[in-house]
Amino acid sequence: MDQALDPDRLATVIEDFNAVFIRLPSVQRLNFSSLSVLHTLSRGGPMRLTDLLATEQIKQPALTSLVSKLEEAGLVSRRPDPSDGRAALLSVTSAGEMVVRSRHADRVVMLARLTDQLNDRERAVLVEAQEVLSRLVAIAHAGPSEPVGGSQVRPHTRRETV
Amino acid sequence: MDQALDPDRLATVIEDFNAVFIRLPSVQRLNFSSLSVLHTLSRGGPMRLTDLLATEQIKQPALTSLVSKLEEAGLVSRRPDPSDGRAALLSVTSAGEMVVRSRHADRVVMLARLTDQLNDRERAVLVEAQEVLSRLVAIAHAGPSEPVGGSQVRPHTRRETV
DNA sequence: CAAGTTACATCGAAGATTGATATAGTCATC
DNA sequence: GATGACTATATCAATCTTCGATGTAACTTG
Repeated sequence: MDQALDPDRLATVIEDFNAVFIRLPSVQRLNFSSLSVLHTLSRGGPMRLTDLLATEQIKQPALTSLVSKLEEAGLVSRRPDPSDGRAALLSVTSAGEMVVRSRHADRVVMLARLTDQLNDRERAVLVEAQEVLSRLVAIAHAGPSEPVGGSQVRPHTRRETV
Repeated sequence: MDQALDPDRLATVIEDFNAVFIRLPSVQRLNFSSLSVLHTLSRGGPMRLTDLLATEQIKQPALTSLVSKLEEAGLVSRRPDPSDGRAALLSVTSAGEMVVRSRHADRVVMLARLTDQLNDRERAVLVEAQEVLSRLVAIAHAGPSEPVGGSQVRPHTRRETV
């Protein structure tokens, strides 16, 4: 008899998995926020500061200065938004892509090492889970609805995580 | 015919999922590092600064001052390590646990909303995937071997993530 | 074209992180 | 049970990040 899905247990497992998956040593003195911005830009393509602001959980002045630094470092480029003189379109440069790919590669190596120690059935489960996870991502992007946040303990928008 | 597991694709999917899963607005002005420390202490039970240092990717002085602040805030407590006069054992207080639980609860709500929109087969896949993920976590803790890090792009230990 | 709004930048203050170094407890060995 | 090497944590000054408040220029709408 199939067990019903328990979101609590699922969340716990993912949290624990992420404690392993996320905590890689960093690269090139880039901090969390910078890596997050590079990731978002790399996935989402050219976008404006304001669009980034929606995903990156820092305030606009911090993002402005972060982007300036990434630009100086040659990891991000700006060009004027043709359709709006106030805005700039940000995108990752190829050097920036390399940073993102490098971190991705580290994770692939780590995952490969781990999944090597699974049996075939377990690996098959992961293959199926991949598809479901990407469905979840699609669903999340489709209807962000109200953001979940700060149950009980007083929320106070700032940074992300763990 | 079953598809073979491709760690590259799996890593990508998890990265994208995490972009949704991780980026919650924060709580009580606690930043990433603080939340990470609370999470680690909550999961791992009482441990010394040095043990924390292994998972939290900040340097020791930063961790010392972070822990002092968490202590002042009543989220973490220190007691002398009976077996080593130099060390202190850190643990989360019940207030600290509440912070961890509160964030967990936010994720549970978010996951429930998302998985509600899956069909039964997809949910069944997640139920199975749970077990496999927790196997992966166990494997990771069993043999950390050499830490994966900084392929190509010059690594430079600091902070974690994305 | 005036008033309101939006996109981003700038500024000073507060916080976080770092490398270097200090302090104090432990361990091994003599 | 003193010596030296090592380990656990703390302190310090410098640097970087983030924030809230506010500015400026460009768009929009009547």
